[in-house]
Amino acid sequence: MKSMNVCKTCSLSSKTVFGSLTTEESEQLEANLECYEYKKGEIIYKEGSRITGFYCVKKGVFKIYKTGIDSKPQIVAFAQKGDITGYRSVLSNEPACTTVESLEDSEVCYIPSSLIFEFIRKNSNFALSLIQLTCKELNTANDLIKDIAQKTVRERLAETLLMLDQTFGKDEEGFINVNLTREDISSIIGTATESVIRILSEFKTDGLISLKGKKIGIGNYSKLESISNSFLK
Amino acid sequence: MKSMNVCKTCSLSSKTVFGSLTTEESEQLEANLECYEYKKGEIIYKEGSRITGFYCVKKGVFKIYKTGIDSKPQIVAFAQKGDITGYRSVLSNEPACTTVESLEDSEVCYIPSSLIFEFIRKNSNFALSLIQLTCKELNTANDLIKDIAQKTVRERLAETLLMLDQTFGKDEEGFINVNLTREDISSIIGTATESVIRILSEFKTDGLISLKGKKIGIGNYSKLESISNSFLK
DNA sequence: CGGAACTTTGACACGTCTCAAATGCCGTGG
DNA sequence: CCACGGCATTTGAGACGTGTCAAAGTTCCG
Repeated sequence: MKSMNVCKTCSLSSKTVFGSLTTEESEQLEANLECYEYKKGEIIYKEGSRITGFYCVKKGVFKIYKTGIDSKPQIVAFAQKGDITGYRSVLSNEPACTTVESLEDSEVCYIPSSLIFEFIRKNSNFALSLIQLTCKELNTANDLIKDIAQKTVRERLAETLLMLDQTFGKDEEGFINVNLTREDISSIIGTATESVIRILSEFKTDGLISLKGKKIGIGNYSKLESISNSFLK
Repeated sequence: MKSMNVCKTCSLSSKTVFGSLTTEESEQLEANLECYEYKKGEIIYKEGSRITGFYCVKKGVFKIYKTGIDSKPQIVAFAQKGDITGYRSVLSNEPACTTVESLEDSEVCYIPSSLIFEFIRKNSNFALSLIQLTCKELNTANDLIKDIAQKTVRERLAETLLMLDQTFGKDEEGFINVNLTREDISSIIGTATESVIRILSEFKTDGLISLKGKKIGIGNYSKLESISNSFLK
């Protein structure tokens, strides 16, 4: 599944921290990239394994999760085009604390850690970008803690639907453009799969969303927002 | 409450990121520090406010929380001697995402952000230390997400007691050395105060802990660990 | 010593989980 | 291209954990 095509996505994307690199550094990055393809359901790396570089998503979507009680996964984030994963473990030099698995056929670029550390040493803007990236994720994580701890399953589901809609956009038919099972959704929220299904049915009955197979389309944003914020309680 | 005594705690403590500074930089740090005192219950900064520097705890304990539904606080971390708070907002140049409040009479050093950014620019080791600090916290936060989402209140309380014991140690009588109300504990776990009280009573009845006023002492570590990990389920 | 804040206990309602079974969907192989 | 098997989804019933409200008891601090 390895292909040695050079990838310009990473170094050129202003979304990634690599936007802080100088021209020479970008060229150096290009020269040291390795691209890989992953079929749906394949795993880049598992929790506990040693990883030796960053993975920058070129195409597709990945779910990032920790394994909890009874091997039940807890999804803590997603990664799609332009997102980087694996950086936490590389930078803190610890085993991977999450598992990364593709939700569809995907491609990623691998950037060896030696190169990353060289950039950090030489380019303080790059270091600062990395710092800001982790700080942003830290804040997101803290918000999630608050939400999970204080909101009901119903509220969290409403919020999660809005988050998914915003993160992945819509397909031609207006459905959220990501391929998640009901079980995946329950792993985001931290609840039973059946609870997700039941509340989704309610939302549909109330005209808030439309369902077609496993696809979900949001019909009434403001009401979902109200529910997610508990204004209706 | 401001006192201009220079503080050696920050720059000398190997626990903090300031351990990565050179000798000259440490001196520069010392020269620019400002120390403040906070009485029990006082607030360093509130969620949403602009903060202009790091706060390094010299003495005492602070709770760090986000305000959620119905103004209910959600504690996401603590800070005690050698810990730094405020860095996330400073580094990502955003308003504070948490409120920091002292649990006892405390002292902190304030380090202006201009100095921090100068150190980042000049000293890649310092930048790397900061990166690793945020990465570590990010992992902690992700673990917390998994725990809150998947564990019962009972399990989380057991886990929280062990965490508090490890974080704050014991006083002369063997009780956990931190001054938390039952409500504070419920704000860590994300549950009702009454639930905390009820389960604490059970734990006491089962001989796992001892209670004296609001103080809590752990008697049976291994059993609490079992409960927190759901091995007994 | 008094009052406010905190802790404790009880009763009850409700949300959510678990278990079970039926149905629907989809990819694989014949 | 269809049939099959397996996996995902859906629905129902019942049990259990947890939240809410109320009231009494206790501790802490001025």
